[in-house]
Amino acid sequence: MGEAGPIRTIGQLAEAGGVGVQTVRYYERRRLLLPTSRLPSGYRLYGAEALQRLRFIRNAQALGFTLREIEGLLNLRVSSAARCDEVQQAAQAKLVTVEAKIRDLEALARVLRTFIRSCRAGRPTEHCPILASLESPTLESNSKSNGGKSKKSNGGRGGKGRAKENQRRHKSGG
Amino acid sequence: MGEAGPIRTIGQLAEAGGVGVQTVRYYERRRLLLPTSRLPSGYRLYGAEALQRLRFIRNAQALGFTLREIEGLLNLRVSSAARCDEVQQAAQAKLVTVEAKIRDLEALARVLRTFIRSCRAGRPTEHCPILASLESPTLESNSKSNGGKSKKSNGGRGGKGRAKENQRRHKSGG
DNA sequence: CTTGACCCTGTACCTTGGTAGAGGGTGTAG
DNA sequence: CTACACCCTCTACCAAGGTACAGGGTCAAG
Repeated sequence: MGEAGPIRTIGQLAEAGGVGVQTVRYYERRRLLLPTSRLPSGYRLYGAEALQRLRFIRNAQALGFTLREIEGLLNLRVSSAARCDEVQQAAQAKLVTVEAKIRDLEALARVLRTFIRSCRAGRPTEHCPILASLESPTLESNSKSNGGKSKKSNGGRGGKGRAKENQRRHKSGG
Repeated sequence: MGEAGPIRTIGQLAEAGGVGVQTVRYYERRRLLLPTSRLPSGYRLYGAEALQRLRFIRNAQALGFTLREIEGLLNLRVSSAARCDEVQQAAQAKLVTVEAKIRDLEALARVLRTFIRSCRAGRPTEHCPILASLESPTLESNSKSNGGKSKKSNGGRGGKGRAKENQRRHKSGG
């Protein structure tokens, strides 16, 4: 308000927001943070609201939102009033995925602890029980709750949608 | 043993391992899974140990190991005997990073829950408390334990190592 | 020999969130 | 006018773990 004025160049904005200049331009490419105006030379100028927006982006990122999701939140913010419940729902949805990820990781941690104990038990290490376990057809404790996005919306690779090269035809007893 | 024999083409191996053909070739590029032999035509052939190795890779991935780490585990496996403690240490290290990630996510979940409650409290939604919070200079609860790799080993973007374009010089009260 | 499924190599593309550099223009102090 | 920090656009690159496609060769059945 009273120390440098609200109009900043990209370098000043980046500094104030704790990001790099390239990052600000990257956000612009992603249409998350447009410059308030431009000099005739093309220099970007940012007002105080741009810094607010930049902080919004960084904070939301710290909460685990992706830039795509943040774009949605910012659009909600533009259309003001009574949209608060949508924001709340977004936060709720994010919480659900975060909790799912926590559960996955805890299941993972349990398996790892089991493995570690199986070694600590003082067996002769000639046949490492961990390495042996890793060769089993499928690992026990597959309690993946899929708390995120799957890689390809394909969902399980046994489908018929294989494009050109993937599966064999019939030769099961050749 | 009695149904198809241990020698397989890449398609059969991929099928048995639950991955795509391209993925097997990708593992080969990464030197994780070499074909047992080749036909004169260049066709890859895989023995039973290749399937074991493929399962090893997939299981270790499911435990959160990266392909790079798996490469290390596989090399340990080659040099047998008395290396079990190295495997155990790898598992232990992985457990530490998994636990750190869990802590981060739990901190995140707490913030999200706080936000969600701040809305549920029945305030007039005209000024959404979540969106307002997201505009604060820095979010509270920055207890990141950094239990993984940082993006760039840069560690804080206020350093002097900015290559060519990033920071302003002196103009703070211009 | 033809067909069709399968295989080969090589290369490009995908996602996410940026970084890095080339090549050149601008703002301003001295 | 010179210098220099800063800015511009555009393009390429990074990790990680694949996926996809082009263009062509092979295997086995019919």
